[in-house]
Amino acid sequence: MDTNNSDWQRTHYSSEVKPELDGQKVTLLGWIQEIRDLGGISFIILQDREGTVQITVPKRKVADEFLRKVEALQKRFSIGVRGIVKKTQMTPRGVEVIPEEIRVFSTATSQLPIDIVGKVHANLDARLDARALDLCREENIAVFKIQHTALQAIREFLLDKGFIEVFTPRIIASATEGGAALFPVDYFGKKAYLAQSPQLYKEQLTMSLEKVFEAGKFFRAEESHTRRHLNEFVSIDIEQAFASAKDVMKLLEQLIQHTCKTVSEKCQRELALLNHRLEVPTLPFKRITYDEVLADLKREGVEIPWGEDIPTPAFRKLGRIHPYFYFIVDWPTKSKAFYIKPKDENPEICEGFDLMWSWIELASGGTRIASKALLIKRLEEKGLNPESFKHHLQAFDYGMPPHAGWAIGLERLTMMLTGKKNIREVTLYPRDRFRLTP
RNA sequence: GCCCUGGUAGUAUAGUCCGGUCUAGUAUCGGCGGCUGUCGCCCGCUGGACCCGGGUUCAAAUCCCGGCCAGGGCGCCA
Repeated sequence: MDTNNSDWQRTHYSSEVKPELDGQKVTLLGWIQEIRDLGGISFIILQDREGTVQITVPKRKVADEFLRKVEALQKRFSIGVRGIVKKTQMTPRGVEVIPEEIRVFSTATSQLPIDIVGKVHANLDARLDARALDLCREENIAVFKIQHTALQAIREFLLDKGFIEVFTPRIIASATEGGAALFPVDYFGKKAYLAQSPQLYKEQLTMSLEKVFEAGKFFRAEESHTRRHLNEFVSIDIEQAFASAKDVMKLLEQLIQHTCKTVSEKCQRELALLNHRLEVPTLPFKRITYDEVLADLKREGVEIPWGEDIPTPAFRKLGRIHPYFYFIVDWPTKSKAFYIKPKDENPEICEGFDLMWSWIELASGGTRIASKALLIKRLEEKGLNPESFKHHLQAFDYGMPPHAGWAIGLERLTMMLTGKKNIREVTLYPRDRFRLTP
């Protein structure tokens, strides 16, 4: 065993080994995905982050010592291979590598907990129990490369539009925002909580940095048991000074289009591997009012009293009518958070919106209240105590600009981009009501 | 938290309805052996399982009760 590779630098990733390199010496580092030993000849599939390449060992032509080393190899051994690239008609990729030297960096147990080549597909629960190994499967590497590409595209887009990336606290003092339950933590003997959203902080930042965004983990202590909820998730939040819901909705749909376009261009191999066709949406997205939603649902035989939230089965029906992206606007004020601005001409409805993808809520946002008096009124109407918000309210004494923003769930976006139906599939180490490990 | 369905080798499943040749089948996987062009390699041998606890019965993987766990759905999710 060779426990370090300091004198061996990788010259190529597997995907870079091409027929044009015929005759050239390469150094490859990675893992054994599969071995097919035919007796006189052995085929080793070497996997790295970028794909796989075949290492071909003609056993009768190699030295005994080298042969013994090859015979001892097993699936998932971490190895280095130094050898000569050979152009060939006999592999799907048109190349193979004839090894001259092999180093074993690390071994693996012979009986793996899940099949990594996809012959017998393990259930999600078994896969999550062996997540480190599960993530080695090419399908999972594809999922997380797509997520990475999407996040890069989003950053690029927002930076280009003049947004400044910020970091707000994850540990907060007050649990009085209402709504979602918070996880308590002990903060030097004081009671504190894990943040459920950067909402109040990002609003305050519009009076200094004007246009901000944050991509970060947030926590909700809800006992949800669905395919689209996690207790720890990534939220991409923006907030913009001197802007309204209309402005940030435009920004959001452009960002979605840009992200889909970038992923469909840069991740063709990954999308093909996942057998997923990603459509780049055309703009603008449909804007459907809450009243229109109720009317759509009524035609489907579902009657919802005005002002009520839309239950999940109704959203599913709605998703069948509007199968792709659409906004729902003009929500009843009472169904949205206290900081969403009621319409001036009709305070019963508000300037909040949801971005839907079929039946799933991808993002939500709106124009925020910039008036301290109105915000206090709304807090009271929601049964919240303005005293608990005094630090936030104080910001409104120093020139809070009109502002608007939204938050999009990165995992839900990734589900859309990859075609995965369970949010746990697109989360490296998911945390849900029943899973705290690994 | 509620409802439905399920829990059988490392993994994925058959068997369960209707209890008894089930000594629990198959695939994949692991081990051993053979094989020079595989790419779901092939062939032979071999290893490995009825979630836990209680009950019914001559007899339980199979029926009943409780627990735990999982999948789906609902609720919750400013």
